[in-house]
Amino acid sequence: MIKKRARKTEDKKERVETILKVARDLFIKKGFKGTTIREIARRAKLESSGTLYIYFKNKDELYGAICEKALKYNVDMLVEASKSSGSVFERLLLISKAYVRVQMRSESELLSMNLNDLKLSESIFKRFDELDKDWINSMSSILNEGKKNGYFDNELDVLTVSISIYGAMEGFVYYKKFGYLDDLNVSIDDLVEKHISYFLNGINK
Amino acid sequence: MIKKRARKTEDKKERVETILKVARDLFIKKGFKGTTIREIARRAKLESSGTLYIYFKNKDELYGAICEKALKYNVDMLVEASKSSGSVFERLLLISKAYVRVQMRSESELLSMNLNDLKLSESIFKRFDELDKDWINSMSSILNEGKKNGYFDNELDVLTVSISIYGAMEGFVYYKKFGYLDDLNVSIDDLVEKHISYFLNGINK
Amino acid sequence: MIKKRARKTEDKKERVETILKVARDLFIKKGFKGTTIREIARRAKLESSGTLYIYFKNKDELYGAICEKALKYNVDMLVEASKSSGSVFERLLLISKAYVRVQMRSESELLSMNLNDLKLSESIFKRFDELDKDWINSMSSILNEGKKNGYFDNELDVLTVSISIYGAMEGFVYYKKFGYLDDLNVSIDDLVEKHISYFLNGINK
Amino acid sequence: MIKKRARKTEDKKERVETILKVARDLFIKKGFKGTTIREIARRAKLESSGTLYIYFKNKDELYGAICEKALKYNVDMLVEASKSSGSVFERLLLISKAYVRVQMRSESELLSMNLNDLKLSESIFKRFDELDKDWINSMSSILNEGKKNGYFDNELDVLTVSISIYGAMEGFVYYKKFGYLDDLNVSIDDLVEKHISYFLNGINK
DNA sequence: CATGAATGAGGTTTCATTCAT
DNA sequence: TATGAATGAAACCTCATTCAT
Repeated sequence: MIKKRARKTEDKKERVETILKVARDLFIKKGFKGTTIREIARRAKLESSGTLYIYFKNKDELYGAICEKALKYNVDMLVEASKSSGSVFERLLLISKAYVRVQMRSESELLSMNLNDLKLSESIFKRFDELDKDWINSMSSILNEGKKNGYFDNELDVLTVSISIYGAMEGFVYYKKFGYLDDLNVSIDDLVEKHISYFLNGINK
Repeated sequence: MIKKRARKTEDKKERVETILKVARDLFIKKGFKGTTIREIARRAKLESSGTLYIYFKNKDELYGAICEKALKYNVDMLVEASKSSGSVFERLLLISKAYVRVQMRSESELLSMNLNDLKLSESIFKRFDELDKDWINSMSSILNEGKKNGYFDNELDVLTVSISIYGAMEGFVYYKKFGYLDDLNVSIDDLVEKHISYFLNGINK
Repeated sequence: MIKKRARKTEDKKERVETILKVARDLFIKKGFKGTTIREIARRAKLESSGTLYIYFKNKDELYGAICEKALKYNVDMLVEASKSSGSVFERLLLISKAYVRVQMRSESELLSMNLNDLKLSESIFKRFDELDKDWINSMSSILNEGKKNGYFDNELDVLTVSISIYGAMEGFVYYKKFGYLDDLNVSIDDLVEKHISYFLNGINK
Repeated sequence: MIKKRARKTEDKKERVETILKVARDLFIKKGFKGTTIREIARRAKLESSGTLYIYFKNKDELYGAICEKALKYNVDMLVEASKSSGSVFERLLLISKAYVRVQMRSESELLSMNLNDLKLSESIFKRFDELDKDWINSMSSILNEGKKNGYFDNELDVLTVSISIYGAMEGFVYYKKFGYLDDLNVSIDDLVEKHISYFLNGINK
């Protein structure tokens, strides 16, 4: 017996999106090996797991497609955040929040998983690595401007400070994701703002 | 006779340790599902994967045993770091470094992996959650002492600052593990020290 | 109107022919199980594999249709070759070559494949078996005539000789198909002629 | 539940042999794709098809192992047949019969199947091709000796004759395998002897 | 008629676990 | 205790076939 069939082009796109979303959630929650095609199919309301193979060649490529999406979002956010204007504090806050937003979309994790065995085009990993450096450069340039304008000491190690800030953001996100912040009744936005504020205060001349 | 028995017990302990170590490495690298009993056995120089079942009831319990070890190490480090004396800066640095050391021993990850399907005694997760709070409390008490001694403003939100610092540490460890720090030629110890130093500077009265 | 209909029928016939040809080639090259409906459809320039089911009830029947065609060609060639006239040598050569021509059209293989699981009407296999006997009879009657005319010894076992000749033809075809003859720079026509010539020489009184 | 286990080394070898035999028969009968691991396992009295993978890495390698065996048998028979002595007729008969015996062991077919998709070491196919040429050379040298001794005309095309004889043998085997000879009450040995005898007679000076 | 997305049965393969030795 | 062959459940994936459009 054959039931429910998507027919219009609309449906097809929708289905792909549903699968991507469902799969993303599962991959994040259970890892690549821990996630089964059957469960993805079931949650995406596919009658049969064979259906999934209409849309994605195999599990590896499905994973890859999700990574691509994550990468794109990451790039977009960086580009937008880089266009910011305002005071050094405002700009640092903005880029930090953008970074937090990206990391909160847990797909980012997918890219840092151990994927050695995956037959994905290596390029995606390279692109991801480079992107990370772009974020750091973007923040560094804000800090350098601050230096020029006399806000920071000339001796300030801009690179280390950038990593220091991003590292902190990374950690906040981690805490948020695992529910610690909720347990402790601390909002992540508050945390970010206070942190940046204290930190800037600490590196100000 | 007695010696022989003692010898055997020794061997057994050694074997268990080898298995735990090998399994830990694999679980960290490949995840729970991605790691096979066969590979653990092979790397632990067991002739057969059947042998592993003499020492551990099943894969879940092996995983649990590793988590227990991680937990114990974590507790030990906290206890030791809590005994510290010296200036507020010195004590904050010390506890932060201890935290970093714990997180660097990647087993910690094992405890934050998604193990919903694992039939591990829940208790271990509870104990882990509580331990996290103990770390925060331990740092908070240092900060509170600083407050009392007039180093920090009375308005300072001690809890948020604690999380802020630990979050940053978490992030640094993450960066270290994925090789970013190496790529950028930044040492983690340096990063920690500078970060704590700037941050304290920022929250000082 | 009528023209249009005729046109369509023409198209249909064409399509059926294309499918049969494409499918035949694939079945020969990859076997029944090794050939997919999708590939047949793709090579036959059908938009979809569903379309194929308009023309053939299922894979089995498509296979059956190809066998039928092979059978018909086989019968036709036998009928034509049987009408031959000339010397015994000429007639033997002619029928042998006809047999070779039939076997070279690889469809014949399709009929000797193991199709136990195929739900083809048994009749086709029976008809094929009988046809084989017809070929033998046809050659036997030529040989018998030779006997009557005093070319061969009365003791000559006509049946065995027939099989002997056909068997040799079968083998030549096999060698040709797998490229051995090409490797050795031997033409199949030459081989057939020389073989028949030597063999006749051997059985002549 | 776990049942019946082979334990001794004897058993293991036996099991491999059983699997090879059963698989060979099925591959010959149904082709590579048409044969399922499950059926091989069932016929080899394995409780589970997983068991087969203890002995063979996968379907391809199982197929390869069978081909290797066929190749070895083929080589052995050729070597033995080449050592023959006696009259030209006797030696031709002997080598022809050896060839028939090899081809009757149907594994030979396995090597001429379309295996493009198989991930087997190409070498086996090359070795098989060369072996074929060795058979031809071996027969050619007998014929050449006959020439030297004045049995055959100097003009005799030794290569073509060799192929002619082998081709015939190939055909006889084919007829035998598909039951035609049985239907016609003709023994293959008889057929071979008569054929060689007639043929030699035909090419004698 | 034609399409092609959907289905589901069935194939290959892996792997945790058991248990006879 | 130690072994490792055996098991079977379950994973991924393919493909003949159907049927809404």
